[in-house]
Amino acid sequence: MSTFQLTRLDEILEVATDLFKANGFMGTSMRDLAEAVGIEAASLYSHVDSKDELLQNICFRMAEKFTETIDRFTNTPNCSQTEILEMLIQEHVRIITEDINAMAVFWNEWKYLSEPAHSSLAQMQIDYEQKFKAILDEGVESGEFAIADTGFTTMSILSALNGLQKWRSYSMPPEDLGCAFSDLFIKGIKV
Amino acid sequence: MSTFQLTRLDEILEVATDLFKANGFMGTSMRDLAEAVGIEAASLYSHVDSKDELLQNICFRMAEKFTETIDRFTNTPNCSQTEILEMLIQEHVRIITEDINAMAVFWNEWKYLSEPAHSSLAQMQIDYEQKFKAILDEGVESGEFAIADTGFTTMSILSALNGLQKWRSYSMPPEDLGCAFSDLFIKGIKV
DNA sequence: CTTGCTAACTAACGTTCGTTAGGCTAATTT
DNA sequence: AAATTAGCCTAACGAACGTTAGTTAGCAAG
Repeated sequence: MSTFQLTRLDEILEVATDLFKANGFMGTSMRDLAEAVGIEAASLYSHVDSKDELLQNICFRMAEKFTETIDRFTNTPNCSQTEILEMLIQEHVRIITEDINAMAVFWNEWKYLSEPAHSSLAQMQIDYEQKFKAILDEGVESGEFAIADTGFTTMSILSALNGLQKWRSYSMPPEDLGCAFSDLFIKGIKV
Repeated sequence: MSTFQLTRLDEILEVATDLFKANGFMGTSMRDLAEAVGIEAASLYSHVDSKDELLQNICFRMAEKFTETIDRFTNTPNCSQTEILEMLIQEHVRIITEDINAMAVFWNEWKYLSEPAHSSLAQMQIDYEQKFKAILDEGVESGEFAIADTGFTTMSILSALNGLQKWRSYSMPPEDLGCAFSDLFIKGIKV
């Protein structure tokens, strides 16, 4: 049975994620990674074809989570756009907080990917933003939202959420962050 | 007269900023930089002591702008906290959009600074966030703001603003972005 | 008992890295 | 006219880089 013996590769990926977050992809050498895993640098190539492949693995895993989620919330019946936006924000935050290190690597290091991975991720990001904006647009059309510029609001919300990966600490349990974000954006600050 | 002859160093700093943004600090070699400037790598050391010094210059210039601004808005008399927050957000955005490349380098690459520059910048960032939060706290005390968690709201607003450096395009003139941000956060989305 | 596989090793490859040393040239200063 | 300086050059240093080649030890299956 080989149902469980991916352990070493998984360990390498996990350690790589930590190092890439702490020191950056370019600032982490295969020798750094090998030492952290406890083997020699050359031995890494028994499990991975290249350094780039490690980054691809980390980034695509994250990107696919976001893609799956936005597709799940696009064209959801029997829900107000307010409810959809609330749920989407909370899911987005959940994905981030569930694996904050992988998110940090994905968000800050994906630009170092080689082609065609780089272009592929760029397109996934554009698609995500476009579908997010479409939800806001529908909310404006249905009269639920008062948004002058849905493109700007989309980018503002996503910037705030994705910025989570740089926060040094949270003032609340991670599972409450999504709700706090949706409250902030939907209600605003004013009393 | 030597009032104007910093030209070459300024050019190097400008080109370095562009390259560091595009390829990252670790992804940019002194040879890359030299080629972009049009000289040999070794010639850079007639103008700069080290690669690290270039990054320090870029990062501290930005950080000091933020520090000066937040200090200017702390303890401002004859203003409501709403007005102060509006002005602060707009100034913060102005600093970013005024030199978007330097902001991107500052925000994404400062972690590669050596000590003591790295610790110094870390402290400046903590101070900025703390003073920003104090403004929200005063707004809550004065009854202007309805904020359950000012720490969370501080980080959310700053994440959204600082995320600007990753936007691929703006749907409005850069000078209008500050106003759009303060409107969004103060009024919220809801109709 | 042998065969074959897995995961590790040592050694080394060619390249690139940040940086230094030392020299040349043209402009500026004395 | 002589001396100094600024700004660039070529050449090279030692270190680190990603990666490859070839080998070995341990273990499971035939």
